[in-house]
Amino acid sequence: MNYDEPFGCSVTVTLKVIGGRWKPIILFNLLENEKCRFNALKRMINGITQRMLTMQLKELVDDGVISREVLEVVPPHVEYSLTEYGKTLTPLLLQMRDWGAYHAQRSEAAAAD
Amino acid sequence: MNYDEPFGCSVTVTLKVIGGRWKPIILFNLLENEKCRFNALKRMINGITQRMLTMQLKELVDDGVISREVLEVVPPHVEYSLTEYGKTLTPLLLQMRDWGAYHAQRSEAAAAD
DNA sequence: CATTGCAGTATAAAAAATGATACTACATTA
DNA sequence: TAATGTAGTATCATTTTTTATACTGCAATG
Repeated sequence: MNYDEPFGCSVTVTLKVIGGRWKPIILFNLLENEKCRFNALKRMINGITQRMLTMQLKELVDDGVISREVLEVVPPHVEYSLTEYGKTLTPLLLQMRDWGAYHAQRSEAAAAD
Repeated sequence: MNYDEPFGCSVTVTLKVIGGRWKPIILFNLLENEKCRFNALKRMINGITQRMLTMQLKELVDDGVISREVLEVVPPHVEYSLTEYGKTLTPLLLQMRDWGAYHAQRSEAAAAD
């Protein structure tokens, strides 16, 4: 998501933060699991590569919606979780999930003709 | 948006329909203006090319969220509008706009240090 | 002693999204 | 008669996103 909003469209701002193929899924897992370590997320999110997970997590951290805590053990553990700010996305994420479920159901029904 | 949802994530389904750089803006204009003709949309949406507008409109029509009506005059007029189904996106679009506005304000405040 | 798990990085390539430009046919306007 | 507006299409180029693959160092496990 590298686009600057054409005329200050707030929707586009939102997409810049949580748009893209993986971010919503990452945020969802953090919504459901509170804290997740890197490899735990990788296992949960089917098909994501390490590189993509790393990149998306970094962007989410930079945007302040998730936090990254390093536990100083050997080997190091890293825990990701939603920040308080990130939690303001909860209703939006739930609504996106609900509309998606609604749409998927409708598409399925249409395909059953 | 060409990705199939990794594990049936509903949020990803939603992104498939309304994700991308232009779709939310197109939908917003149709939310605010009821009916829009092709060139009217092009003028409203700063920076979009004819090609992108054509493509995004076609996808939105295919997904059933907007309708395309051709008025048989010369030269032909084409009117786009949200379908009843598309209107079910209204609360989601408004929430995306609201969170984006909230986030933009926060970013601005942070930049003012 | 070899493998596995930890949390990544580096490099290169492929795929997808987006953009730029020119073009269509017809009718009205200047 | 030339320019403008209608709603696009066609072709090519560029940018962005995503993937694939190999690699790091350290510790515990088998």
